[in-house]
Amino acid sequence: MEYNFRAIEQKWQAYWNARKIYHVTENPNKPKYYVLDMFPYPSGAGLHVGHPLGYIASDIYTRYKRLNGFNVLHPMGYDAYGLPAEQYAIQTGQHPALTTAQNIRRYREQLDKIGFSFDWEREVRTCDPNYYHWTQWAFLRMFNSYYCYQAQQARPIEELENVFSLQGTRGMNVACTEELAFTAEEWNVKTETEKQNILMNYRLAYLGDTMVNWCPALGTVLANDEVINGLSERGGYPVEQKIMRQWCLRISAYAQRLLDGLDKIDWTESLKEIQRNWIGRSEGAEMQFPLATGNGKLLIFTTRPDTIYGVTFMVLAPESDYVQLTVNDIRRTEVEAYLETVKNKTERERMTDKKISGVFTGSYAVNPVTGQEIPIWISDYVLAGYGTGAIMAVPGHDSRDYAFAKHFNLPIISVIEGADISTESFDAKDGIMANSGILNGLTVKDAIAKAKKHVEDEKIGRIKVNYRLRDAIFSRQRYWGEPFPIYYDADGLPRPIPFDKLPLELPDVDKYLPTEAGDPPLGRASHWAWNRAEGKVADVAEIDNQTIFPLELNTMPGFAGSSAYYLRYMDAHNTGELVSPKANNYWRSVDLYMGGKEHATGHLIYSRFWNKFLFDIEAICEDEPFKKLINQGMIQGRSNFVYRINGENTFVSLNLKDNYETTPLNVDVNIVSNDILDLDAFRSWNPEYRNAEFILENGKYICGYAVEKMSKSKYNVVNPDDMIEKYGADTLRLYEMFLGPIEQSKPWDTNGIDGVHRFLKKMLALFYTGDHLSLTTDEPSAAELKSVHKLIKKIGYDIEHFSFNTSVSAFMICVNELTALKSNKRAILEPLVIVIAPFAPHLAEELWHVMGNDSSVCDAQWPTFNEACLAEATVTCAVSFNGKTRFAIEIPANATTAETEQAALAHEQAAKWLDGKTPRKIIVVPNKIVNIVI
RNA sequence: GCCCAGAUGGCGGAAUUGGUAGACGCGCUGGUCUCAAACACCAGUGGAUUUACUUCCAUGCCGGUUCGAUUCCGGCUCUGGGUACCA
Repeated sequence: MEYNFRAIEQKWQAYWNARKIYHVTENPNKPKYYVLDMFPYPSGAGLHVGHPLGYIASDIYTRYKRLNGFNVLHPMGYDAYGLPAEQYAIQTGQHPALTTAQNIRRYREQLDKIGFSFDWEREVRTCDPNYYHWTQWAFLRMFNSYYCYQAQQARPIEELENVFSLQGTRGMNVACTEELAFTAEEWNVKTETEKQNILMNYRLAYLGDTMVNWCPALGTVLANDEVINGLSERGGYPVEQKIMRQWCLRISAYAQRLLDGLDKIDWTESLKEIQRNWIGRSEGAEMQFPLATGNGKLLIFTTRPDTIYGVTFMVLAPESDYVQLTVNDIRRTEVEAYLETVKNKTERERMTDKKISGVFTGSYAVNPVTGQEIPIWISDYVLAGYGTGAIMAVPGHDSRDYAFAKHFNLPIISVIEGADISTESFDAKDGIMANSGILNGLTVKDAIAKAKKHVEDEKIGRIKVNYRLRDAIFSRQRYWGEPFPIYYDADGLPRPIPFDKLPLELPDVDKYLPTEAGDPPLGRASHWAWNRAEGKVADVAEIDNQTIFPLELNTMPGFAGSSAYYLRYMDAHNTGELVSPKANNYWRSVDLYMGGKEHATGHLIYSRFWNKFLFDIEAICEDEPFKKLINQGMIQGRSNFVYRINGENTFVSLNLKDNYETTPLNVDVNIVSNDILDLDAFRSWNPEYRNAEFILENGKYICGYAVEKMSKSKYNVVNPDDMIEKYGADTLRLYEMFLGPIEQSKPWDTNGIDGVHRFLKKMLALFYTGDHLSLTTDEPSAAELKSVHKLIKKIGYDIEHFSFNTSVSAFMICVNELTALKSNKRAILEPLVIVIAPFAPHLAEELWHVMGNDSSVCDAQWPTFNEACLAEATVTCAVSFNGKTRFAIEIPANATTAETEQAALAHEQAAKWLDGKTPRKIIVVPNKIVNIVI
């Protein structure tokens, strides 16, 4: 029987579609399970063979869970807003919506061919107004909220206004940009504008002047996770630091909860570690250093209050507000010159340039513990954005301070006994304190505790926890994103669009570039003002400061739309709310999330934050969005090279290339098989090589190879469509899983795919003799039962443990055994079909129907295995004890003669070696005793 | 620099967590089929040693615990990832 995978796959895909077999609804009688993939950004290049890896794994898990009686939600959609479509629009003038729709169509075609069990009726697209309605809604809810540290949750902003009018800021413990202090009386006499500006200091979505990553080439600001080594993640353009007025999300308010939540979720340790580091909790003390002259004081943060006696100077960040407070008139020229040079450095220059620089302010501060006067310096090694933007420098025990002190000849003293600081600082947190007044004789650990207490007792500061996590910058000066539902009133104050007027739809523009005035592209939209009286979008030309007001021109960043999409799938068509309580209470949260590790500090943090906020406002019922998370590894490309002799059109085979002066050239991997080049295909691949000559080894041209990123320019892209055309989707699915552990990154190598393809053919062959169905209802033999029960147990165990590669191996072994046994019994083949259905659903469905079933194999019942069938026929050789009998070796009834002899041998040996001792275990291997455990 | 993960044949990788190391697949070698090739099927395939039975050596390196270590502990060396003047 021929394996006609094309016909089989088309037939059953049509069957599944027609019957909507993958559509799910809430069913209280069945346990739910939610399996989610990270939805793709539909790029113009389409899918390559690496993209579906995670989707295949999650699809297998989905199908497995379904066969085990779960009601599984397994949706898919598109992260449709993004820079590439907009960059393309700038070049071609084509509307990004059009490009995006085209790309989505292509993605869908490719995905459909692989045979996924997605419920497409729940599809979402982030650029769809019915979808971003809820992105805008969530933003407004954040705008209307502040964060209360006391209650550990977000609360309505009206509550805060209320408190201000009754008691001012007294006793407040809330998240804010800047600590403010005022009384109720002071608040009550403030103007509306003043009040609004103060409230902005507390809103969870706020407009603030912050240091941003500005990328001139992209014409937009970027979030911290979108900047890698001082270059933009997209395109690799330089990024500068500058202060801009931007929308921000007060994610820092959730730092502690984001950290604590990690202990409650089942993610890999390495991923949790990345998030922990990104959040960057550090415990320490905030201390006040009064200025030697005047009544000013500097606030600093330190994790080493124990080294207070070793402080010999202070350093301010160049951008710090303290600079103006401390700079001395005599030093002003030098200081300003220094600030200017720092300002002109890009982020990247500041990072790569490790040269020590700084300037003395001319002022002194007083050490609050020793009373000593110490100089105040400015240097760019201190960051404005962390702590208070100022530090106490302890050169003896901090390597950065040490380098600075050496460079500027500042005193360095040791406060830890026996620490050698002649050539470098002693940074370690161990040793006994010395030269440290009240701390002398204590260990560093005890000294930290005592110093903290002293700081609190003497009221020179307070114990403080600092986080590295910064608020997320939420504005982008771009077109292709969600518009902010915000307009600016006559006083220039940002005001929310009423909830019932959402969604605020993205307008068309004539060009996707900033305006002449430097406004973002939305500045070009003629209908982009707000008619407050009528509650709708109006024409910019009509703005009269009475009823028609300008709308916000920025758009939201990529992570806005991806932060809550998993909730929308639960109730994708609801026009009245993000998700109904009914749907949310049933599906709750994602049980298994499959996706790339590269989102660890971006999407996966934002989503958790967004989810916790929605939880706080009681829009949803779970505090964490993703219970379990698996990171599939990346599939890299495996490039092939040919070696061209310099200046000639002659190519040398790999192992002979060292005899010549050659240049390696990437060659299309699709014309190379097992590293052997197809010479004719090579000649016709590129006209330049039409007359190419070759120097062969053993009559073959062997190519070199390297593992690189899969990309067009390296000619190493393998398209899933081509694989499906040649081998079928089931083979592709099986092979992608067989490649290696799901979490590991590995290169794609098409060699080897025949290996798994063969086993699908072999499986099909079990059902037929020639072209005739040969299925029988005979009683299976013990060997057959053992083979198939072993498989049921193994595949079940492996899927639960996400070990898909070993599942495939187990399947192959079983098929081989059954082939050898010429097994054609229904009782054997039926469970085989069911357990392979998650991996190769098309062939399984075909065989399921061949066996005479009317229903879909997707609705089958996962078979149970029988331990009795798995009993080993070899010597199990248990040793038992009961007082007098020192040991006995038990042999199963069905042991062969050889095995019996072997057991006797073991018995004899054991008797000799034991000599009265009690053995714990005897390990017997064929023909010899390996070990006796005493 | 700091944090995390990993290192097993020619290659991808197994080893149900302390008990026959190298499952399964690729590749390679030999054979069957074929005029021939491809496909398919059968056999072999870590290294050394031996005619053979056998024996010895092998899980990055050095040491330790154990009757027994790829697995546990200590110290190195590489490789990959995260982060980076975070005070």
